[in-house]
Amino acid sequence: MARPRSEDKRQALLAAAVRVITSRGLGAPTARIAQEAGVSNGTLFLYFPTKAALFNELYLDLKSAMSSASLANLPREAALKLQLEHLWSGWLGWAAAHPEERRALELLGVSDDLTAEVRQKGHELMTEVAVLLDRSRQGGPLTDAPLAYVMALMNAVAETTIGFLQADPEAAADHQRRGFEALWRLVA
Amino acid sequence: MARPRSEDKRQALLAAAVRVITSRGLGAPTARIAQEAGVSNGTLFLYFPTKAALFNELYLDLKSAMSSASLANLPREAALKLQLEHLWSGWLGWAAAHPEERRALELLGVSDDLTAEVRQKGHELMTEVAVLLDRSRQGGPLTDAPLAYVMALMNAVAETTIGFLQADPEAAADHQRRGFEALWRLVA
Amino acid sequence: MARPRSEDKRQALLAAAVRVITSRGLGAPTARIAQEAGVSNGTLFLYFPTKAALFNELYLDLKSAMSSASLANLPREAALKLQLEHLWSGWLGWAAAHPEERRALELLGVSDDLTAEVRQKGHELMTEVAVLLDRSRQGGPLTDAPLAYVMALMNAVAETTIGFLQADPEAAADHQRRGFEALWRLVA
Amino acid sequence: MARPRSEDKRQALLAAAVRVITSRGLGAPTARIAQEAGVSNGTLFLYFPTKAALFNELYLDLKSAMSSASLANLPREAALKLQLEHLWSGWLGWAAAHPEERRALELLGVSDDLTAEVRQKGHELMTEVAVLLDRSRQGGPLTDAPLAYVMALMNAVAETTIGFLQADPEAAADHQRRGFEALWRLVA
DNA sequence: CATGAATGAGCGTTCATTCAT
DNA sequence: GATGAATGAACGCTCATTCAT
Repeated sequence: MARPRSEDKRQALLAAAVRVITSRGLGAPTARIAQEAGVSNGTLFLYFPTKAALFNELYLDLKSAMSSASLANLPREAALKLQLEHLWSGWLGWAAAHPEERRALELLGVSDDLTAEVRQKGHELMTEVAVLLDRSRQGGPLTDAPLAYVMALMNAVAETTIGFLQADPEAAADHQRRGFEALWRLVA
Repeated sequence: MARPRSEDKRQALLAAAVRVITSRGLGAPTARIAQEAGVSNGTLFLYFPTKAALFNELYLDLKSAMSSASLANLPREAALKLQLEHLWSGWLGWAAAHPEERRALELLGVSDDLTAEVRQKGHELMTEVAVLLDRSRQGGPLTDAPLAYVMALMNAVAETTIGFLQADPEAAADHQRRGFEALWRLVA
Repeated sequence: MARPRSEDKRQALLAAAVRVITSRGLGAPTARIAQEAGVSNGTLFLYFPTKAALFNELYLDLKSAMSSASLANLPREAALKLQLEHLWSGWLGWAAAHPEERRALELLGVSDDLTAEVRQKGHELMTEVAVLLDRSRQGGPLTDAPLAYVMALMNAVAETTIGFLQADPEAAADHQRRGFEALWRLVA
Repeated sequence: MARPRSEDKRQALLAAAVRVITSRGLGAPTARIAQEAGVSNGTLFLYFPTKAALFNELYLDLKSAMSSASLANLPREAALKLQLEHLWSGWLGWAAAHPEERRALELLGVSDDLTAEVRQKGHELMTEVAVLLDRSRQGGPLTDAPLAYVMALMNAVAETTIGFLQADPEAAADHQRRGFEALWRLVA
């Protein structure tokens, strides 16, 4: 199926989906997403074959944005701890700046209609992060654990921290620091 | 006079809900839950006024089961680390033994129709756990963090570990130990 | 089917039906009627085989009460106009004193589940009224019309008048008099 | 672009509602109305947001048709009695020609889900009729009665007459004349 | 007899998806 | 390509009626 022309509409639909998912959950009608994007309900199905397909694409979109934000300007020559801290800061910064995207990502993550394949691709988007984490844990207490487990742990600590960060923006810096130190204690 | 309302049926409905939610998600039809429980669809609404009410009750039920399993036979005179390890083991043991309940709990936890009040009651079920964790972190690096944050961290590490535990039962003991050590590094 | 014992419960159910129909319409659940009568839902079906049967019986009950009130203490030796006026006053008095019964009667009257047979019996309850009306119209402009038509006209004028009487109790006496004069102009 | 909403289907739905209401009462399923109109059940809700909304619109539709038929070709320069007789004839003629619409109107009139606002609009549709009736009763016995009461009386006589008219079409002309004379005796 | 738990057909309404324009 | 009308399966919930206690 050749991709329809307007990249603008595609993006508008994805952005609308984020807003609608945040406010109404995954059960929100596609018609509402289309409306929010300023196109007709039929048009949504011109850009995405099914609602589930839209969700899958959105998941990758958001995951990719999050990953990019984490890796932007990574000081690849600096000490590992500094690199990891930079990554941490990029990650949490993105989350703090995009609460709706974060919430949508969270909901999509547990959704039934997320394909195994897409979930896999989502992991691949984190490859570079995984590499850095892998290097960081060398010699540490989790050296022998599956890397996926260590990644999942980092993810869990990040999600938890982000939740508190968003609930109490005043103490955001404190939480960010505390979260990183906790992470560092875990791996190093 | 007249048949009394059957506690068995209540429990059958809750148990059926767990199975159906696990396999079909929260969007599963109430009719399917009733069928799975061996009663008519109308009967479900005799025991629970709405689908949401069923979900709310189920959430507390599962949370309570999980909490009980964690606290059973807690050696209250032993060293804190030992107590926490016991709790950890009870928790993960329950999760390993009840994968469907775990999955249902996870889905219910993010559900829109979970009442704030029920969420609150869910936290209260964990009070004793929180107290133990609070004592464990005294003097440690998270002494000054909000207790809720520390609880959330423990929860995140537990959930993550459980996920791997269920995916690879062979290495369950390893994961359980590694998870606990990670937790202990976080708080103590 | 032998009639169950307690005439009290029967009456309680009929009275409850009046109240419930008035406030919730004919679509009101039988369970609500039973509750209002202070018996269990099952018991209602011990006294009336179906909801429709209850409605049919109630219709006759109310029609009969209305007819009795109209005919009470009729001065059978007085002039026809006086007798008719007495009847009119009894009728409207009953309606004014029993607004709920009146409303229920009105709703039942247009209901689908009123049997033709019961409707017929309802007419028979008005036989004595019809006789008086028949004598009153002799020699008047409606002498040649079917008596049923004249009865229906009287009924229509009465219903209309009662409606206004209930809406504006202050002017009740005025309306009652005006209504009677209108009726008399119609028939005599 | 896209097919426009079809006025035909709207009308088909309203007409179908008349037929279905006549045969099954107001409790008739919306699905049946849709089927009778030759559209899918979902389509009904594209044209009317709820079943009640459909009923409200239908009520106004029918009331308006009845009013138009009554006022068509009114000889506004003729004597009042002639004008009223013309109106009477138009009214009863419409009713005789549209027995199903008449029955539907009757049922809708006592329905619970008729809005106060719509009821009010229904009265407004009869304004011109009311004006003519008001002029007719001047100097007569009902000069001092509320006009609404006089209207209601006329309506009651009309409804009653229509009932007999439909039951015995042979004698329709007789009934129509008798009914008008009765009305005239009431007001003039 | 009385109770109220149990039943299951039935209803109004929603919504992902298709298709005529 | 874009639109939005059209579709119909599906859902949560109600309620008259039956029947075990």
